[in-house]
Amino acid sequence: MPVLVSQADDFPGWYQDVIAKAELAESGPVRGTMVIRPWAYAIWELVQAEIDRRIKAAGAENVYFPLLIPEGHLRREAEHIEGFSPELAVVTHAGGRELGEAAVIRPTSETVFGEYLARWIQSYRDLPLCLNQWANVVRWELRPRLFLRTSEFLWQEGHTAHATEADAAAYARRIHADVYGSVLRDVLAIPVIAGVKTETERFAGATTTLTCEGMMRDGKALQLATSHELGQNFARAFEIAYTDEQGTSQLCWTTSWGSSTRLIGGLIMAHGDDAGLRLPPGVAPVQVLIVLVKDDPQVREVAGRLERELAEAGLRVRTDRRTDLGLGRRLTDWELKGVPVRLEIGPRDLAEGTVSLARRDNKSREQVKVDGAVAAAAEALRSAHDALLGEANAQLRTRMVEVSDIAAAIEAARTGFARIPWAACGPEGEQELGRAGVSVRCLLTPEGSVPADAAQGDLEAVVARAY
RNA sequence: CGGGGCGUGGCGCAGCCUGGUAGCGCACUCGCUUUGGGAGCGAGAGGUCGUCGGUUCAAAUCCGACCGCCCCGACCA
Repeated sequence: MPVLVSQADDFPGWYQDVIAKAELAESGPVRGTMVIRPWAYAIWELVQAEIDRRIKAAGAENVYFPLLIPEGHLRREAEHIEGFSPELAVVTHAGGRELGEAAVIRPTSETVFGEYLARWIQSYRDLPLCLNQWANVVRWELRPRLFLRTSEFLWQEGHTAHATEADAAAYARRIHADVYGSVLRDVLAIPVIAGVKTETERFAGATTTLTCEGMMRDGKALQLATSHELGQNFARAFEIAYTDEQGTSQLCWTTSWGSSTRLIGGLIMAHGDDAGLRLPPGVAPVQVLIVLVKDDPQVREVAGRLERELAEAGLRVRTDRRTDLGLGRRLTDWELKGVPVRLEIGPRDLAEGTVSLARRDNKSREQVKVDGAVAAAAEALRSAHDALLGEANAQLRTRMVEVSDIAAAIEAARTGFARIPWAACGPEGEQELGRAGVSVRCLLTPEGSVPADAAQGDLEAVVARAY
C-alpha cells in the first residue's frame, strides 16, 4: 500500500521524490496536526458533499457552534469528561492575560449542543431536533498517525434530540445505515461490518455505539464512522427537556454521530496499491483524464471535443497538455493520484480512428473508437467502482474466519478478522485479546445484522488488530 | 512515561569507528539532443554538518550537556 502505510522506502530511489510530491498531507507545525494538500482536499470535498446530501435527506440541518468550550461545561457529564480529559488542549490565556475560567478546544461538541438543545426545545412539537456541524476538533493524541489519528481533524458531528428512546435509536440507526453505510459502500467502495461496540469500546457517555468497521488491505481494521445512542445521559446533564401532550415535563433522548478526515486514510488503505492511490470514481476530483501524447493539431482538436462531451455528460474531466514533459512521467503522476480513467490520444491512435482507454483499478488498456470514447469512459467508471468494491468485498470474505476460542481468534487476527461467539469471549476474553494487540471491533447478531444493544444474548464478536 | 533509532543543501542518504578544509542520488537552473511508460549529455546554483561547551595545531568525526524528530507500547474519529 502506498503513501500512508509503506511510505517511500518500498520504492526504488528514482521514485522517492515523486512520492514526496504526491504525498497527500504532511504533519503541521504543531505535533500531530496536518496540512492537507489540494489533491487530498479535493477528495475530502467530494466525500463531504456525499455525506452532507444524505444527512439533509435524513432531515438534519447544518449549524455552527464555537470552537472554545468553557471548561466547566465539559464537566457536566461525568463519564464524558472522564473519557476525554487526557487529550484536551486547554486555552488559559487570551487578550494578553490569564482567563478566569480556562477554555477547552472542542474535542467534540456534545456539551455545546447540549446547552443549545436545552434552550431551543420547549415542546414535543420541537422534536425531533436534528442538527449537524462541519468543524475541526482537537484531541491531543499520544501517538498521531496521518489521516487516521491526527491531533486536529476535520469532521461532521450530528446531534439530535427525540421524544422517545425508540425514536432516538431509530434515528441513530438510520444515520448509521443510510449516511455512513451508504457513503462507504456506494461512494468510497469500502464494504463495512456494521455492529455495536462493547462496553469498553463505547463512546464516553453513550449507552450504545454503532460502528462501521472497514478492513484495510493489510487485514487490519479501521473504525470509519460511529453513531451513538446517548440515552438520557446528556439530556439529564444539560436539562434537555420538553413538555409532552399531557403537559408534563419529560427528558429528551439524544444521539450523536460523526465521520472525519479519517475516511481519506481509509480510502487510501482500502484501495491503494504499489503504484499509488486508486480512487473510486465517486470521489475522484478528476474522473477522466485526457492525455495528449503528442502536440499535434488533430490531437488537440479531438481532445478538445472529447473534453467538452465528457463534461456535458456530467463527468469531472481534465486534460494533460504538458507535452514538453515525458509521457511516462505524466502517466505515473496521474496513476499515483489515482485518476480512475485515462483517455490517451496520439497521432498513432487517431490514424486508426481510436484513442487508448486506460483504467487505473486493473491497469487495463484498450483501444476505443473516438466516437464511442465518451460512452466507453462512462462505462469504465461504472465498472471501476464495482471492481474496487468487489475486490474489497472478496478480501473481507476471504480474511474473515469463524473461530470458537480466544487463541484461535488471536491467530486469525494476524491476517484478518475473526468471528467468535461473544459467550466464548466476554469482557475477560476482551482483555486477553487486548494483551495480544487485538480488539473486539464490534458485536453482531448471529445473522450478521446490527444488534439492538451490546447486552443482548447470543451475539457474535468480530475481532481484529486495528489502526 | 517505558523500549529502540535518528538529526549533514529542498527531499532521501553516505562520511563518524581510525579527526586533516564535505560527498552521492533525486529535485532545481541553463544549453543541446530527446519526447507512444518516470530521457541523455554538458555546464551550474545551493550546506554556520540540531544547539552550546570541552579536548586538539586541526572536529561532521572524539567527550559532555541540552534541544528536536521518528518508530514500537499505554489513550483514541
